[in-house]
This record gives sequence, structure tokens and C-alpha cells, in this order.
Amino acid sequence: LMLSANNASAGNAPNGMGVSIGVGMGNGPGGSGLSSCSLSNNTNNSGRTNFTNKQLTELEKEFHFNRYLTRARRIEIANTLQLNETQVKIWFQNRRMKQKKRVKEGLIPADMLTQHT
Amino acid sequence: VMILRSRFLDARRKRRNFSKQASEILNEYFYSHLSNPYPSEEAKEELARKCGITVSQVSNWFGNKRIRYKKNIGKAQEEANLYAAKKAAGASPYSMAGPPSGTTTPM
DNA sequence: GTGGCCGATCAATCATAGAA
DNA sequence: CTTCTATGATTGATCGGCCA
Repeated sequence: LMLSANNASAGNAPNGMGVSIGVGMGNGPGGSGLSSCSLSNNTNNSGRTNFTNKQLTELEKEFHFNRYLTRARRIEIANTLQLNETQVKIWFQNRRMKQKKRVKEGLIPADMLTQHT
Repeated sequence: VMILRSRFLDARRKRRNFSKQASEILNEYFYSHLSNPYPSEEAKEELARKCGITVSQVSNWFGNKRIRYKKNIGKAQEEANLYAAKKAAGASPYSMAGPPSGTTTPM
């Protein structure tokens, strides 16, 4: 399976830390009871979604096919995996950043974009 | 829990703590810039060199430090403020002494 | 105006190193 | 050796800025 490296990258500054609170969040789970396994999305107590293995696998597969999504494709995937379009969109953005990080520091597959094993 | 540890392959498994000196350098910077603990890309690169770690690791360190510092405030955290008191920002006329190497190269 | 992307950051969590 | 805490890394999601 793939390799894993580490890192993150640097940053510059907004400013003033202190009171950053205000996590506005936007959408709550919609008020569901509990999150176990079956139906409903399993978001944590916080607003973080816990993607299932299956979802991650599918997203990863799609990512290797195309690093960018078209609107149509996004909708399709969101539907298949039972996620929001936004979640799929964000996942791809984060995934792209992650790959860039890997390429930047770790030596990752030189050309994977043009994709050829 | 079959709910996998798909994260098994995560690199978190083999983690090595940074050297005592690296932590010293990072903390020194952090407490010297408490009002704005967000080093620029260039500053991060320099810190990374001095500490012998990657820029990403410097970013991770600051990210963790900011959050964890904030989660305390009022604790012994201010004690660590000694860092700032000791070496203060930019130029400490008096003692540049302190711990280890005097790699005090502001900017 | 609107929407996606990028870059940095946050916040919670994982997994381990190290101290007690 | 076991338990608990400190700490580095990962990641879903947010924020501001930019651009088509």
C-alpha cells in the first residue's frame, strides 16, 4: 500500500491569537440522537465526521483517477458515499494539500499525475 | 472496533521526540513572540535548520504549542514565560547566557 | 456577485516516548 | 514492568485571499 510520510507546512500569520474561539460551525448534525453505526452520518460529539473505511477507500480511488472533481462527479460520489458535496470537496482539497506536502519533502513518486504505473 | 485503525500506516507510530536543544530553541521563539506566535515561512525555515528538523515539523510544533498553551493559560505556562523573560525578544543587552549554544540569531 | 482552490490554522484524536 | 502524562503527527473542517 502506499507510503506514508509526515509533515505539514508552514505558515504565516493571521494575528493575534487569544480569542479565536467562535467556532461558528455551520451545520450541526441536524440533531440526531446518537451515532453508532447504522444510519445517519457519524459525526463526533464535535463537528468532526468520521469517515468510514469504505468512504476513504473510495475517495482515495477516485483521487488517483482524478485529482480534481467536476461538479457532476462530486455529486455522484457524495451520493454514493452518503456524504455532502462539501465534505467531498473538502476531502479532495485536503488530499491535494497532503500530496503536495509529501512531494515537497518526502520523495514521493515523481510522476503520478500523468499516472503510469 | 473493528473500526479500524486504518491509521496503522500512519507515521505517528514511529515518532521521536525532538532534542532538548531543539525544544529550547522552539520554546524560546514561542515565548519571545507570544503576542504573535506565528513564524513566517522564512522564520520556520531558519528554526528548522537550527533544530535539525523539517519545516513541517516546525509547523506541527507551533500548531500544537499554540493550542496547548491556550488550553492552559494560568498554569505553569506562565512559568515557562521565563523563556521570554530570560531572553526576551530581539536583543537582550544583559545576558544572552542561558542554556546551550548561543545560537541567538534574531533575524 | 458566486464558487472553487490554495495556504495556513484549528481542534480533536491517535500512538508512542518518557517520566513516575 | 505498568500507569500516566507529554508530545509529535494526522485530519476533517474553518478562515482569509485570490482568481476565473
